[in-house]
Amino acid sequence: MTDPGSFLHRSLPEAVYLVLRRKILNNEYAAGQRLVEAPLAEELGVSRSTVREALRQLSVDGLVDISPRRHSVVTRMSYEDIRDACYARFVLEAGAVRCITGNRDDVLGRMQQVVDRMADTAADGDVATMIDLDTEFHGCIIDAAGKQRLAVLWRTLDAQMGALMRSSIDRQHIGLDEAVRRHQYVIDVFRVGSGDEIVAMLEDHYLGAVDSMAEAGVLEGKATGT
Amino acid sequence: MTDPGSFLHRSLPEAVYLVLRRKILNNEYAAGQRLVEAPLAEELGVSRSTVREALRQLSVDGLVDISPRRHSVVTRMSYEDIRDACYARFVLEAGAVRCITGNRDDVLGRMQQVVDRMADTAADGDVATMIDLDTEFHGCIIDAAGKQRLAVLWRTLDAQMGALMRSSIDRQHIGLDEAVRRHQYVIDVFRVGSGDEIVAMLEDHYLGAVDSMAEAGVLEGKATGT
DNA sequence: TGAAAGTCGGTTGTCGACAATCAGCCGTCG
DNA sequence: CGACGGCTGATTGTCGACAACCGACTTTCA
Repeated sequence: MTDPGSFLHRSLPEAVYLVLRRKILNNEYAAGQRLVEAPLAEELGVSRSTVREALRQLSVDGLVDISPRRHSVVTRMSYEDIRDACYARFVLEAGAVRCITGNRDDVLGRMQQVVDRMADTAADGDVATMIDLDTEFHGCIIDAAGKQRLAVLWRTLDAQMGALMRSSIDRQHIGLDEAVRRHQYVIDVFRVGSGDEIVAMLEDHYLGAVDSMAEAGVLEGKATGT
Repeated sequence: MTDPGSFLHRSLPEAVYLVLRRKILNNEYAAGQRLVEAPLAEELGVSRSTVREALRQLSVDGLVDISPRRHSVVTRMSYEDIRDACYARFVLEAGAVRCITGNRDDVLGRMQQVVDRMADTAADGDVATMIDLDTEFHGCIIDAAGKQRLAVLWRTLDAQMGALMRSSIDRQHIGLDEAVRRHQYVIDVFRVGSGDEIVAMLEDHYLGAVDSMAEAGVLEGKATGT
């Protein structure tokens, strides 16, 4: 049962939003799946208006596509979309790095802690948690910059990327140990590199990720041989 | 009269959104002004639900603050907010510049056309149009990068900055001729500069603008002597 | 006189009903 | 046999009503 009331929330639409969001991010609702207001409302025990508002919010997050006068669907991202979002995320993060001028020890410590947890998670093969840790890892950098607006934009993009990664893991396992190594490398460069070196490294980190997904045949429109 | 039907639109909420947006951007609704659903609905001849949805959209754009169980208000931005938004806009634009690898003549030509129009507009003292042209000018750069996602994020921020600038012009005239010169300078650097030089110039261009606004006493919380 | 409790107006939250519209199907016609 | 046009079921669009809630004002009591 997915009772919205079981979620801590400030409003009913937000509770519904959280329920639906979780289902999309966990790939219970696959990309392209129809989301019809009335059935969802009945299932969740709320009115259509409430579901409607939740869907609008999901649309803002880019998780749902709403076509006027047509049912909504879980967003299906093309290879171009993914690459664009990935690049935008990189740009924002690079902008954050430029702002971190003072002592980096604090943020480096937090990042190292996350990577340590990543190592444990990789051993368990827990891909979903791994994705959460990736968000947390990069969130350290974003937050250290102290730019609120930058952070909001970044998190929006991150949620969308997370949705994609989650939908990909059902089809193809990504090497978790390799992911841990890549993040450790980020820390290493972050510790000793210049600003430009860090930015270049981040670009590799981001675009390398999306390219490896593309090679694995995860992304539509760029799968090998299509 | 502000009849939503007089706007080209796909849906009623969008029409209402456009009406309210225009009023906010034109500073007919000042920062901090209450936006109550029922009166707006009656004034526009639509139902509260429709106004409600429009307000939600405006909230996404950052033009309206919605507090649960309280009336909405036109967003009042602090100095920190402005600086953050300005920086985020710069970061996105710098990210776009990095993507413009090929022939720059096309985009430079478009930018020059805009600056020429700016010169005419400055002569007329038409500040509102000037702000639109500023959007168009920088939009040339963003669009030239061909990164859809980047462009969407940038335009959202730009709308908010535009709102601020519009609200500022009532209190303090900014030198329009100076604005024309600054944009011409952008083109000049863009034509001959390296990537890094262009980015550095853009940072000056953006942060210089917000700082001059701050000096003019336009921004709350950083006004001289407040 | 001060604070706490009660009351009231204003505003948003939530809902179900009805209207409008679209896609797909089916029948008809060229 | 293909294309056009109307029909129909499904889905969203729009609306007004009622409920819940918040803040401010008033009243009361120590």
